[in-house]
Amino acid sequence: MDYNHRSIEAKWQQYWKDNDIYKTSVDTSRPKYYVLDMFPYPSGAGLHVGHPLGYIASDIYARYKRLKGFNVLHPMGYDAYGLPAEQYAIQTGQHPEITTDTNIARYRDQLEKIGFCFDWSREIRTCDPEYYKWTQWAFIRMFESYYDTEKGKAMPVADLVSHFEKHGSEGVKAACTRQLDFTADEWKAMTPKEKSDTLMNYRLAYLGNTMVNWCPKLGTVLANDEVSEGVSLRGGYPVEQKLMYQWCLRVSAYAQRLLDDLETVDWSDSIKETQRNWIGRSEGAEMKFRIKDSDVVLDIFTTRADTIFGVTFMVLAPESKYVDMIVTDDQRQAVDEYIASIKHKTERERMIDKKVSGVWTGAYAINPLTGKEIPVWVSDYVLAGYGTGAIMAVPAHDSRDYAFARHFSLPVIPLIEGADVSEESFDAKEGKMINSSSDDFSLNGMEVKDAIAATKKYIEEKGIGKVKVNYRLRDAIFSRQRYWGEPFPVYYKDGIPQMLPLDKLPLLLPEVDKYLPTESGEPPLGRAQNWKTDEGYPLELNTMPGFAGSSAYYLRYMDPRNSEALVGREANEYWRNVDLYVGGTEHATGHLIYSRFWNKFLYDLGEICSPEPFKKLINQGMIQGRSNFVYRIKDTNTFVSHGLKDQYDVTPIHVDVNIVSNDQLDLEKFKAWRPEFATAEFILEDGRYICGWAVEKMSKSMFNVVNPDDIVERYGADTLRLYEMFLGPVEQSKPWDTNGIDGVSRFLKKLWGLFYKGDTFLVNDDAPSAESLKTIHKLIKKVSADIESFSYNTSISAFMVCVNELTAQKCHSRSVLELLVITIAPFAPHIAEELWHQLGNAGSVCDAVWPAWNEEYLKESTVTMAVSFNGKPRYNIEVPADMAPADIEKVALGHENAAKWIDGKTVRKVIVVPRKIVNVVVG
RNA sequence: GCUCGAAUGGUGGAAUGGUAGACACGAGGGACUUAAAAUCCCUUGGCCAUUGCGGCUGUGCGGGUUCGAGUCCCGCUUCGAGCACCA
Repeated sequence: MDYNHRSIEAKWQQYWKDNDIYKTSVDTSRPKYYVLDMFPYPSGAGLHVGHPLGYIASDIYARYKRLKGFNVLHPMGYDAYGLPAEQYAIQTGQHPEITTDTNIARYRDQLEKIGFCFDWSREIRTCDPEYYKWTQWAFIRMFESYYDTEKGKAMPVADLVSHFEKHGSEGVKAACTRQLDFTADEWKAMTPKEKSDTLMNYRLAYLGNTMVNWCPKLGTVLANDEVSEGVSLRGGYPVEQKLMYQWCLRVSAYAQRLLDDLETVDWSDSIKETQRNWIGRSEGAEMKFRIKDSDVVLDIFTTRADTIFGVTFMVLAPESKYVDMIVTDDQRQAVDEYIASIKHKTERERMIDKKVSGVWTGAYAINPLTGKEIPVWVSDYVLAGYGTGAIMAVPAHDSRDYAFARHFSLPVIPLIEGADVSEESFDAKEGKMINSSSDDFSLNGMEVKDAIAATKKYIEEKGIGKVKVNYRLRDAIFSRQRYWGEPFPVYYKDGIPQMLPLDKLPLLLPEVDKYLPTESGEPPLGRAQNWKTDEGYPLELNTMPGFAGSSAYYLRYMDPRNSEALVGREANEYWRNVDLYVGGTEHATGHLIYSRFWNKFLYDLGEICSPEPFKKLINQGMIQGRSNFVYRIKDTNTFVSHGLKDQYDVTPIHVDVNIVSNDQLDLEKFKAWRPEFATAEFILEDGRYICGWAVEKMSKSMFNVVNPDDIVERYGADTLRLYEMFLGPVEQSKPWDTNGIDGVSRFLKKLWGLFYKGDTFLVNDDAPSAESLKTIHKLIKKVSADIESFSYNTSISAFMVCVNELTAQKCHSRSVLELLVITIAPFAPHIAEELWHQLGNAGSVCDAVWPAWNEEYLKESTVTMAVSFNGKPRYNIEVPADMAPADIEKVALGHENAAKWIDGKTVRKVIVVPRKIVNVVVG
């Protein structure tokens, strides 16, 4: 009986399905382990060979944990809302749901063929009303909450309202869009609309008039993480800044907790660092600068309070509301013109244009420490969105201020001893302060660090400023002008937004005739008939963004069919959070921030029991494509082999990797590939056409896409799984190269060969030899350690060595082979299941027990040690494994070769590292 | 510019401070075969010697610590990732 992957894999996949082998339920008698993959967006192209990499890695871990006695939760689902299905709908009129369903079916089929141990009974899709009901529910709960900065958690808005009724805004400690100041009486006198607007300032889900990233080409706003360098991440279309009234989530309120709790999770340093950068905490001071002959006071934020004596001018962002308040009549026209010139530039143009520009407002501010008058300018190098949109400029110690000062010939005052500011600013935070004193305050002679602290203390005492922490993290814009997303559970009564009652959820996505905006520019939901409440109030036309559905899906898997709650208490307290999360780094500043925020919010409400969603995170690397090239001689239809191409003037052309084997082109297939190549001629080397190659993104246009279905069909799922892991460390990006796959394919045949030679079943009940026991226990020890550290590639090597050794030892002992089968089961589950049954076992190998290795079998009676002279290994000695160092030294120097290497010199020192090496120092 | 990570044969990659290159691919040679496929055996970092079975050299570059460094420290170079007029 030969190894036939097709029949074996089909047979056991059916068996797993028929017997619900991977179905999981709460079982308090066993410890839990939750292994999760980032769920995919089911695209029309299906899976390519790179997608399953992370799934295979997590599947191995899940299977291993199960063998170790854990109750493992390992679910899968689909992030089903998304732009491609909607864009396809716009073009073809096909409902995105149909596209999505088709794609999901394809994904499911592809995933099942690889033999994952997913509990499919827990499958979820974000576009399923039973699922998005809970997305809408969470939104309502955020709307009804504010962030109490004193308690450090979300609290009901109702509490805030009762505070307003008693005390007005006084004593309110809440995260807000801007500081408001009103009395209880003023609150009571507000109209319902005014009250609503006031509360929006505090709600965690709020309607805000904010600068948004508007992408005209996509016809929607985008979150900050969906934009990079002024263009949309999806499609690469230009993005402009636009003031819009949008739903937002007050993620910024959680900035400090999101930062602090990074310490508690087991994630890679690089991804933690990425999140830290994204949150962008900076500690500094907010200071007040009074405007001369005016009541206006400018608030500025600085991390360099120590440089206050070097402020020679101030700069406002063009969008700053102060500009209009302080500009003098003489300068008004110039300022207006400048602001207009900035406004018509896109964000991208502003970023590319590094030219210094700006205009004086005509106003002067008063330095609160020196009383000196300094001019106030407007320039686009100051951003409205960060800090207060106003800065104090210290040209001597800030390169941007320096460039500005030089351009407009403003004074530069050096503040640090020895700093040469004739050519450039001195930005480093080190050195001794000079030129920094007023009547009652001096920093001269202090180190920068001490000067910062001293200044902060002084300004707080004098009431001219306060210590302040700023975050780069912005609130998340939560509205999308799209069809294919979760509808907001919101309606408008007299223009005031209201939440639907919870018993009306889910609010179903309505049908529309077209998936485009309406003629009047409303989002697609504006086309829906009867898009209003039973009472006739109009419903919100925006839908939620992609990250809404993915922010809490890991909680839903714990209890996916619960109709009373997102997750039931019992299920949540058992499964708690994700022990191992596997996915790509591209979600570092999107999904992984949003779901941490969402999780913390639900934790504050007491709905869930863990403050962090993902305990350990593994970021699998990207599988890149390996493209092949042929070289056409210019203006001919002749192709020259890679090794000879330098002798001609050639154009490299991508060629389908599927008609190339080991970089050798199949000439007949190439001629048949495209009509224009039918008459192609070739210049060969050694009778072959060798293609060039390069590592590129895997994509259709590069003709380097490899489909896992083809690999499974030809080599089998087990081979695919092993090979993907064998390619290299999971966390590392690497190109897919089908060339090497024969190696693991051969390995599985050799493994099979331990059980069958032809039709003869070789397994016997003989006692295993000491040698075989050592081989198998060495393997168990190595693989156990490897799985725990996700070094799967070295495990595969260990299996290869083990099978080779057992074959050489002619070991067919049942007890040894059984251990081997269990050990390999997480990696190659199909063949392991088959062999498990061949060995006469009942039930699934999934329910076997992971073997413990026995050190006794690994002990060696003698060991080989290298003897080095001055660090250079010269000869080996065999010594008993437990020999004392002093005796090893004697053996080493007693060796016949010793004299040759001592060579008349004195032995100065001998270092013996037992079981490893003897180094003799001579000279 | 700041932060983080990486650099090892023709290729993918192994090496708790202890004989660098495990394992696999590819390549070369051989066996079996009418032939091919499959399978098996040998060689395979470089240089020199190969009827002296061995020598030298070698982990991006330059230093250092150490009996001993791919591994640790200092200073570079290159590549990758993240952040970026963030005050």
